[in-house]
Amino acid sequence: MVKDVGELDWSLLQSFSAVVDAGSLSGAARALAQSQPTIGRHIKALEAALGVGLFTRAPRGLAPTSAGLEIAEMAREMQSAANRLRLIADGKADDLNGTVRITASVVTSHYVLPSIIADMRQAMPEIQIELVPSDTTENLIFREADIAVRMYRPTQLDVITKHVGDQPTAVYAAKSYLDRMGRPKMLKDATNLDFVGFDKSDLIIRVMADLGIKTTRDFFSLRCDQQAVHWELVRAGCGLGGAQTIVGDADPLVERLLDGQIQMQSLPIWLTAPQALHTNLRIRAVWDYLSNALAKQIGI
Amino acid sequence: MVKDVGELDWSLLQSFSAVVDAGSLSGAARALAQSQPTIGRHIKALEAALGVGLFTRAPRGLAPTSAGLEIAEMAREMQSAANRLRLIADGKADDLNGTVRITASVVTSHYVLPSIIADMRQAMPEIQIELVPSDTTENLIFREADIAVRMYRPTQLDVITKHVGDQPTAVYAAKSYLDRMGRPKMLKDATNLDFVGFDKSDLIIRVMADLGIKTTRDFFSLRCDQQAVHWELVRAGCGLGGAQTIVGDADPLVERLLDGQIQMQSLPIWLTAPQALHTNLRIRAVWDYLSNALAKQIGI
DNA sequence: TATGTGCTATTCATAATTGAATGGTAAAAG
DNA sequence: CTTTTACCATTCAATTATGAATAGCACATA
Repeated sequence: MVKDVGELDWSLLQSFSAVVDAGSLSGAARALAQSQPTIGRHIKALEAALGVGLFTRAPRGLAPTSAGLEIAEMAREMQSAANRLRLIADGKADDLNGTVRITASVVTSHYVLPSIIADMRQAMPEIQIELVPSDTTENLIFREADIAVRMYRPTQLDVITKHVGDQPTAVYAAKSYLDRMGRPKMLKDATNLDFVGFDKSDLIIRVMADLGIKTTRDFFSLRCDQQAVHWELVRAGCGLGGAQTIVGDADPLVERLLDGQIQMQSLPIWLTAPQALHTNLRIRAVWDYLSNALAKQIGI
Repeated sequence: MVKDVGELDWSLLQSFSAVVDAGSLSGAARALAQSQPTIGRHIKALEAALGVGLFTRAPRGLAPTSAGLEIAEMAREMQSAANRLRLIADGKADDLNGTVRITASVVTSHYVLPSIIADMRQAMPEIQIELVPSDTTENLIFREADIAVRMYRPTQLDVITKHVGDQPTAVYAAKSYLDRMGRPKMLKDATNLDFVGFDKSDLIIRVMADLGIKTTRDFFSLRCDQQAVHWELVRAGCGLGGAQTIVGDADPLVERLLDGQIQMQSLPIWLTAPQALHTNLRIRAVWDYLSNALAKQIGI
């Protein structure tokens, strides 16, 4: 767009930055919602404008030359500044219309948030919601999400956080399993039953050790680290498993076991969002709604 | 160019940055070699994408809103990074074809450099030269010029400098003036003649005080601060004036006076260029040529 | 070996962007 | 007061940029 009389066209630099990050024209095109030939042309135009080869073409993408690597530092700075600019501007937007991106763990996204979001959409139909289930930590500053619902205290800088409360956890099993195997009255009776465990995670092993029951990974004949699927295995009658009470108590297929016999640790619920966005009306509205709805579910 | 699915189009940000700097759509359009309606559309698109008013329209241009001012910081950072990127890339360019921008004082640009540049263009015709006469200090990092010829030691950071040598100065007057008024043999005789002085600058007053002649601004019945015009006044026969010997001795209209009677201070010649550009073949070639030609002129 | 995947490069039609031209407003100058 | 200057906003034709489609290459898999 900018003619070549001294000033570099920043859209060429944007494409350069995306190619450096993605390592290929196709990857950059996907990231920028553009086409591969367009990105290829931008890189070619930039190389011509600068008079330097920035990449070597390879079958699996583009590898930056040493010049390209050196220049990538500046491009990264531009990207960082652009991200911050967007963040600040979004904090000042005064329009309720638009999208808010919420991220939460897969379990929470699957079992907790849908009913809350359905109600919220009815209450605020002008706000669109994008739900990003993820068990990894999203980077809020890069706007991978606007609001995160987390079971641990957030530690990222420049974010605001709110501790909504603590949700209890308990042991559950499917009614069908208990009908078949019997219902344990005491904790020691339960150790003869099947437990659904985790594969790599030692969380349940540690919890049971705290209860005086020493187990190893082989004690759990069925193991799955993915928590939502772990819960589906319990619901299907594969054995006993732990879950948040707001999930388990709401499920008609399962029963809660051993109340009073074991004291499970609670899980905290935290909300977090980039500080700069807290003045954004839209995100503020979703934040408040989520906070109230989650508090209500855990009985606060 | 980038569709509005999360990633801001940097060409919009580039236009925003130019408008903030120039204070108007028209000014920004001139700076970016674009048209005013295009820049206006970019600002409008950016305001729509961000959902924030960035400027208030005024008869004399655009005034940034408080949001616009805050966002301008990031745009400034992007511009700074883009400038550095360009500088580094240009330092790596390996093409002799292209433009080199030289800046020097108006006097040097007028009387010294033309013959040098004519020879250089013959020696290296693939290199285009842009000469920027200026008595103010250009910012080399922003590529307002590639090479500066200066009469003082450059102090800007991240530049390389070379002291070519010192050029003597002397007192001159037009032959026509001397034919009419006589030729002074001694310094005290000269004080009865006309001197062309400076208006605001006290340079000549200080030089003469050093020679034991106390003068005030009113001693000079004709005054002009612009050095090239000052020299034209001398050449036209308005009176005596000081000049660099490489200018004065080359001029058939004037004579050099009072040699041996007064010892004028020399003026240094320095070359300077951004450090990052010193690997650029084109700029390196022009630097070397200038250095040699100027040294030859002052007898080194 | 054949097939599938992921990539780059190129062509051509379409879509989007751009700029010349025009009109209007406000402020400065004569 | 009139004229000039500098600005923004809008329209419409021209220009430029884009993307779908295709071909080719390298690598991995069955």
